[in-house]
Amino acid sequence: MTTINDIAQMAGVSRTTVSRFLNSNGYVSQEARERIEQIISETGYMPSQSAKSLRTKKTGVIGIILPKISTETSSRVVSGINKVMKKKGMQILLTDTELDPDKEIEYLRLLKSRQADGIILLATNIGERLQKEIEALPIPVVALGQEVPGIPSLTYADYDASSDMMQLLVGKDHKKIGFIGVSKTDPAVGSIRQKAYIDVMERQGLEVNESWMAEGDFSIESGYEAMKQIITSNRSEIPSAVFCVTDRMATGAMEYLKEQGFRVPEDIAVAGIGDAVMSKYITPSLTTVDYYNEEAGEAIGEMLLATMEGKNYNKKMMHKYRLIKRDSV
Amino acid sequence: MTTINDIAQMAGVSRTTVSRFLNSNGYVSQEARERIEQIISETGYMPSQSAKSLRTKKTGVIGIILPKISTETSSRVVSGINKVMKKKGMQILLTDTELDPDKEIEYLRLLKSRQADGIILLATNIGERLQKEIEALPIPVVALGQEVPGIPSLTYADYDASSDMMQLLVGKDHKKIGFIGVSKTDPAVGSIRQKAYIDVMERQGLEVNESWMAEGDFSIESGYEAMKQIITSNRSEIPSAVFCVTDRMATGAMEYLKEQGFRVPEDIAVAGIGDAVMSKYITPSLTTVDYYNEEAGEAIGEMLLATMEGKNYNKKMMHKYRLIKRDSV
DNA sequence: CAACGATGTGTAATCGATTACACATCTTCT
DNA sequence: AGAAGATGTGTAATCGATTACACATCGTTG
Repeated sequence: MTTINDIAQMAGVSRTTVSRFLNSNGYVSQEARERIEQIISETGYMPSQSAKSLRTKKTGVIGIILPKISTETSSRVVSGINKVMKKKGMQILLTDTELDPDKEIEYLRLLKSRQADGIILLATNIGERLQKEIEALPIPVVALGQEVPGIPSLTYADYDASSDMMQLLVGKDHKKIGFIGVSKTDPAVGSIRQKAYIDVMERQGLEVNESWMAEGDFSIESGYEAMKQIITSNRSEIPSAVFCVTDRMATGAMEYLKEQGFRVPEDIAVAGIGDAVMSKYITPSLTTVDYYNEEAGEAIGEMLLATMEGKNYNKKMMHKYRLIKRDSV
Repeated sequence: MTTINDIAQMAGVSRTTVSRFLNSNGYVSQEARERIEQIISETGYMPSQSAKSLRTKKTGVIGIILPKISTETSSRVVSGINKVMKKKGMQILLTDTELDPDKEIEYLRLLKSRQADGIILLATNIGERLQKEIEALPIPVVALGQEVPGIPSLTYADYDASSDMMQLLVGKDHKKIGFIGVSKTDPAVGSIRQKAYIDVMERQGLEVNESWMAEGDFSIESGYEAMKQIITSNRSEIPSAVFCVTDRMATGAMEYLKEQGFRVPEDIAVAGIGDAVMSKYITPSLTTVDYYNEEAGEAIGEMLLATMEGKNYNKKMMHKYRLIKRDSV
């Protein structure tokens, strides 16, 4: 590999001058400039980032800690983050916790040792250990999707969105509304969305029937199973609508209903959250909430950038959303 | 930031000993070992990767060059790659060319300057400049999805898969088969799949009607428009089946057909390639080809790893696929 | 014309790790 | 007992960049 020393020698200048040329700071004569330029293009020389980072403490890399890589939400968010990082010439280092909370800490450390300039955390479980770890980290960290005490975060309006969706159902005169959620260990998706469901039911004086509530694990299949459980557990009294906390589970739920000969939305209405691409194309098309994930990615990227620059940024923000009314309700 | 020197001092040993402890090579007494361990856990010290890489020329990072980040195929592939890299403690640096061929070269250089230990290229256009660049690169490069001369690559069996699909259509007695493709500048998706279409048509003695062929840009909407063009260009003679080179475009195409009151597959059959998740859940469910993207990601990851270790690896491979027969044909 | 700022360049220290080499001590074997 | 090997540790060079500092030259200004 050619180094800055090689270039300097070939161009007949000192490496200081080459460095100045590369970083366009300090003075470099037209003459030297041309010779260096020439040599560099001939050799295809690229400065070593390791050496540079060692000296400057800047790597030009930010880390993203994802719960799961191959998910529609993740890829939209990453795409948004990438969009703003690209403008700043920053690269993205991806890590994937596979929903294992210990890994979040592990990756936080790893990103520290790699001297990431910043970290974006899409966490699912925020424990005390995690918080301690983040506090001790000499690197700016921001969080998307869940509120993490002490650091800037951008969250989705889970409570409001879920309430709105429930209101929509209630507005269509549904009284018996079922619920398909996920484990409460996930604060945003598992806990808040369920709370909104229960609150709206109670506020409306509607009965929250335990047998109309089921839990899935985000997968389409689990939505199918959850719906099956709801329908079969109490044949005599089934809900007239079911609110699912994700589009994927809603899709599975609808599959089961269609299979069993129920008409959606006439017999049972189904609603989801997340606006997966497929939601528009399944039959009936799914009523859902768009969280603008890509824009949220851009926004959290900007927040990280601002935090890295030491700007006093608005610490806690909530991202916009919109209800998409389609045919399943 | 604490450095190895700080640790050494606090533990009362030389930094050499600390380094030996960290890398578990050379001898370190039980006593020293314990003191060092103690100090490290107290301080939360993590060795600087930049310094380490500068010395060892290994970064533990591989780069992936993607045409587009937020795509189902990409995220599946990345997930597969991640799976094998994780086992080796390797991290992934993501770059996204946004389908711009110049960026492929730019990112190749960038990954070189970041001293990536290896590169996985999911290219779309392989020009001569790109090839030259790769040859000159002192880093192992492998390609997925398109064949790149001179480097190990894993390709999808585009020709065979497309032929099989066409055979399926022909076997169902379709004589007038349309085609929705993409620009031929994309060798695999644009060129090879179309060639398979034309070859099968000709081999079967079927007429290739230009007005039954249209071109999209991978998007669902473009599939819709392409189908519209096919139907409206020649009302008197429309195809009885249409082969689409991607599931997304097939989905758009079906949307148009359903909107216009055509029955799928009775009036017009539709087939796609790629097995998007949604394909199973739209109505009618889409007949398509599964390319096992995640496994392909694992495979290309293994190939890169092997190449990095200098193993004499089987240079050109083709990944398996399977036809999924569903209701749209 | 003396002084000063702008321009252009080089010397050498530094960042935080790894590692070749040297040296000391302790075991073990013949 | 003496040699050979195993064990344990430290010294110092090195990786490839950046940058403070020093110095030289040149044009301009009062």
